[in-house]
Amino acid sequence: MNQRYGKEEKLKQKKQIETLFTDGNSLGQYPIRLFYLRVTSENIHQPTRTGVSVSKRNFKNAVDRNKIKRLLREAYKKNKYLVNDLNSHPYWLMIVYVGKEIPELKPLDVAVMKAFKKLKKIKK
RNA sequence: UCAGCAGACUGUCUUAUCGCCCAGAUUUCAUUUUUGGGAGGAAAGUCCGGACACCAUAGCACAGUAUAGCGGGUAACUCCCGUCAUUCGCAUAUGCGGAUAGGACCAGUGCAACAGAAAGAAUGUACAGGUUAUGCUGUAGUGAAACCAGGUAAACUCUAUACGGUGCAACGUCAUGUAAACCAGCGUCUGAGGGUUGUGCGCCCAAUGUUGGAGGGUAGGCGGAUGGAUGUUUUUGGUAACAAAAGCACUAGAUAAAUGAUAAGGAUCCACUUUGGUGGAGACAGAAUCCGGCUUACAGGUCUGUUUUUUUU
Repeated sequence: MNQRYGKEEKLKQKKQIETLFTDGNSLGQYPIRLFYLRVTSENIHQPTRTGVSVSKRNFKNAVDRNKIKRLLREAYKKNKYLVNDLNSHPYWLMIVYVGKEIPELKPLDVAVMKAFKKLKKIKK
């Protein structure tokens, strides 16, 4: 199973992120919230891009935010197979952590999996 | 031997699997394979000082702000070192450790508790001297200080020294589409109005013609950008901070932002214990242009100094 998460699979450009937040939809699966957007035809040859985010309001220290983002990436890596075969159409995704406490990997893993399954159901 | 305080150093290790960022090598149509490197003592707060970059809206004068024993170090500093004075604590013959907004009040202005008649455009009371008498002189009394006297400048002020502003989202450069709104030189006219750091001077902008160049804003790529006031060892100079010379080393460069996750084991500490083990804990905190400081946070461990308690001599 491919569990790589390289540069070309990260959502990086500011413009793309703004578009995702303004035009995209979202679904909640506590303690995360998933923003998603079906990409337009001009970007159809690119892979699915995913970003992670943690609010500065809930976690003041940069160390904690980094920790959570790393855990989110780890959870994404394990569950990415669920979104990669999504009608073979690329998506832009943003996983936002909305919890108030530093999580463990396992519940986060489950949450991401459930969120991706929900997404899959919606698309069908 | 126990505990406290101060300072310095350190601040979990190994293996396996799955991954991330950078650089090199290899190979290919894409790419693959492989080697090496990958957070801190504070990376933090952004409080000082620089390097670097741009801007006459940048200059000059006044104003303003900062610093303040003396000597030295440094690229520079509100930093560091030495030393003097004052002062606090411990000792008390010498000493040890800490603190100090420690220049100037015979340039001027102001302020001053209590006591005292009076702290100054004042001259009381008592006594004595002197005088025709008053003015005058001395003494007493209050107080730190009573006349051509002092104290106070975290009071104005004066003196000396320094200080333009904005910050790498600086700035340079590449290139796609849009559009003629751009920039530079020269000529002509108006010099009204606007801009600037508080004020004045100065400076800049603004109209039009012409010549030349390609330029501007937005998003993106690249440079800036990591080899440097670098680290370390030795020698020399110096009380020291530090400097010089020689040798060796290369030590993160991301950009919605890498340095991680899982499993097993070993040290360390804590609790329980059937002495076999079992369970738990590891602080403060994450580079963002780069350096020198300061300040603040910090579990545990090591070392040094100092004080106290207990035991033995």
